[in-house]
Amino acid sequence: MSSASPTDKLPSAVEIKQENVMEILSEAGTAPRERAARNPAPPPAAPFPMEQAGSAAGEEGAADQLLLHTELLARNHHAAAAAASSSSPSSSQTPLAFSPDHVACVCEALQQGGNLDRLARFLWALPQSDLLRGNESLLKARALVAFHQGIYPELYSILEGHSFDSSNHPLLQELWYKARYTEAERARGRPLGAVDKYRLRRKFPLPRTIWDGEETVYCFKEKSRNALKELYKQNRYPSPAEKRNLAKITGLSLTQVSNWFKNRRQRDRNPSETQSKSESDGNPSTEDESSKGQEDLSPHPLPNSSDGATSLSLPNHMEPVYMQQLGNTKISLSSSGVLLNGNLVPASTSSVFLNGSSFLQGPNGVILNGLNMGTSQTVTLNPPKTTSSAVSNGVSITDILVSSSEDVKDFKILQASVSNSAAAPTPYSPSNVPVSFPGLIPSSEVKRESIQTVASQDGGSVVTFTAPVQINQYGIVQIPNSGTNGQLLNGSIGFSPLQLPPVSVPASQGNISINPSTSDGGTFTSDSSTAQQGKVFFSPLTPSAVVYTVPNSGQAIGSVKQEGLERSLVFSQLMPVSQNTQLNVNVSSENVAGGGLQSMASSLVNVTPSHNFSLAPPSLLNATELNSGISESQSMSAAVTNTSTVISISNTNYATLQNCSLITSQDLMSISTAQPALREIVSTTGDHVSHPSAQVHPDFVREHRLVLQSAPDVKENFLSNSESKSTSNLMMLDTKSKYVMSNMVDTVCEELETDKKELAKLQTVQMDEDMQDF
DNA sequence: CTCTATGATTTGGA
DNA sequence: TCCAAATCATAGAG
Repeated sequence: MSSASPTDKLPSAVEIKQENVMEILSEAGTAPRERAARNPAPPPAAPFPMEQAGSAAGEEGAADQLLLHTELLARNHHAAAAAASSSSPSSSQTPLAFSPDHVACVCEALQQGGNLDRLARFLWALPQSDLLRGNESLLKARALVAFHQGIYPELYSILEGHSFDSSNHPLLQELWYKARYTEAERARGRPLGAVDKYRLRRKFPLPRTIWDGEETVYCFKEKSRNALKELYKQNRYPSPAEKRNLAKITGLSLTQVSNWFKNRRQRDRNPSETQSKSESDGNPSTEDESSKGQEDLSPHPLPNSSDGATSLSLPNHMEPVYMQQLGNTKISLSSSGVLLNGNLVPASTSSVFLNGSSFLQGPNGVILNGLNMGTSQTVTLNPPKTTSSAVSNGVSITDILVSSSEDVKDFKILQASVSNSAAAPTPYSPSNVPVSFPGLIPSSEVKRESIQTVASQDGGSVVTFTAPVQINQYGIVQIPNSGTNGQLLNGSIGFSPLQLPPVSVPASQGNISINPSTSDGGTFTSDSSTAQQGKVFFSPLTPSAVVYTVPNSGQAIGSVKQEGLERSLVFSQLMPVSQNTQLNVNVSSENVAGGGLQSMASSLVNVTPSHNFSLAPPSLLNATELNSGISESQSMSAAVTNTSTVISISNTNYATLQNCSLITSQDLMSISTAQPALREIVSTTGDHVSHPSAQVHPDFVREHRLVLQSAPDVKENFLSNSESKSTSNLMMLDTKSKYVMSNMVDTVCEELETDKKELAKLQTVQMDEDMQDF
């Protein structure tokens, strides 16, 4: 944190700003363009728009005039001016009726110039109405003045009461802390030590209005650190281009990136030096990360946790397994198999997978995607105490979808113990279940502080995933779960070591293989291991989202084909994906189909740009059942029995597999959709099925087919099915969409389907686009 | 206060 | 210029 720390950069920026200010204040008559030419590149952090200076020739002059007038008033008629302003909100009567822009301009100029006394006078002279306008420059100026004058309560009030632009955060954060320090020093009568300051920082955390919520450790944000680790795992010696790219991604300087790698390499080479790392294998970084994750993974529902920071803890009796954190994800697992970054931990019963940006959840397993979750989210899972074997596990969390919204601070999911679930499942408590998620599992308890965005379904079938999974670093795999019938996805999911391609190489591929085994009718047991029969591969995608549905009527699924790139999705039963994507899924639906799984055994697979999934259910459908429709490299065929499979792929999307449809390994789905694919899909189907909406269609809810829902305040696009005609569920999101839920109508699917097989249920969720950044 | 983790710096070599 | 190694400085935790 030293030379490269942002704070160190401030002085220079201030100096530059000062130049502007001085010019502004002294050159009222100078042509703006001339000034602009002399200061071609004002610091971005300085909200002193060039347009303001250059748009109107007289603007600066007017602003300056305003300043002079107000100061004059402040000096000579301060009392009168103040009285007039406060008493008469309409300052229009005065000759100082300038626009808020003018006022903001002056504020910026003065505060950038460091002339706080003058700024204070200026503010003092402003009419009350102007002060109440909420202009950020004005607010910042008021905060500065309040700090300068030692009126800390007002400072805190300002900082807490308004959401400031991130560009102002460093300054305001400094004000916040300094004010706290100063207050404490005054109260104590002696200077504060480092520890005292540290305690104050802990005691008075930054308000979210001036903090993006992302926690930093040793100056680097966790997100940045994760990105560095990711690349480091791939390449200990990144090229300059990679470093630059990483610097851009992380927001760090090139030097910082280089230093980080340098230190990392050094410390990996000398484990004994400073590290207690137990690097036994050749990849110290992995263990290091996991060990580090352990610290962070302890369940701690921090209210203040930040964006994308997900804490997941699964209290259990077994030793917790920690995974590498990616994307600020924190996980504490116990008892179930866990897939660590690069290391596969055999999962016996339940499993949780955290991939930095992935969210994967099975009945007993959960994968959180830390990156796209948006705001901080804490997930706490209390897994069943008993090993989940088939039916007994009836309670499982099918899906947890956390919509990222800025307001979401954390949410916890408590999974009730499953042991007794079969006999007496936990009563469904509406209160815990977001209305928007009809299919929540009764036994699961969801707690959220703000927005509830968790959906879970009661499993209607048991599905076991035992195959190794390789996920792209930012891929998302989600295995929602089973239907509502009491059967559940037993989720033991084993993932092979994750292979995370370098960030810079989006095209890298990962593999995910899931081998569900069947136990007795209609259920998969986690125990049974089966050979992979099918595989699903998702090749890297362009940032387009793809959704395809597989009919779930217990019949073989027809092939899905993508016909046009642009249209991108024309499938018989599915939806497309992006161009380079190949999907090969083999899921035996027999089991699932069996006992009334009709509800929704579902699994979600979320794949980000370069992921390969291989799903191999123990039993496969006959090849005959499989639809042979494989067109060139871009075709997908899947056979599905009575279950449906939904997969959506995009850079930021996840694929959802419901009801474990069967897809043969031969089947290849490759979608060459351009990025607009998702929008295409949405647009094409939107008329029938979905449209942006803040709520799930009632019918949809009624059917309980909805698995996911976006948070109420999702700012971006929200798609939900508007027409509840379809029997299948379809969700589509575009890159901007945070969540999409929709019930796809059969009709819609039919349109898409060439085979006209039965419809499927679709779920798609899209995560934030920030994945794409990585 | 000590200890650890971690970012930055310095020095020397290729 | 980049790297390795040694070292310094500091934050955070106990």
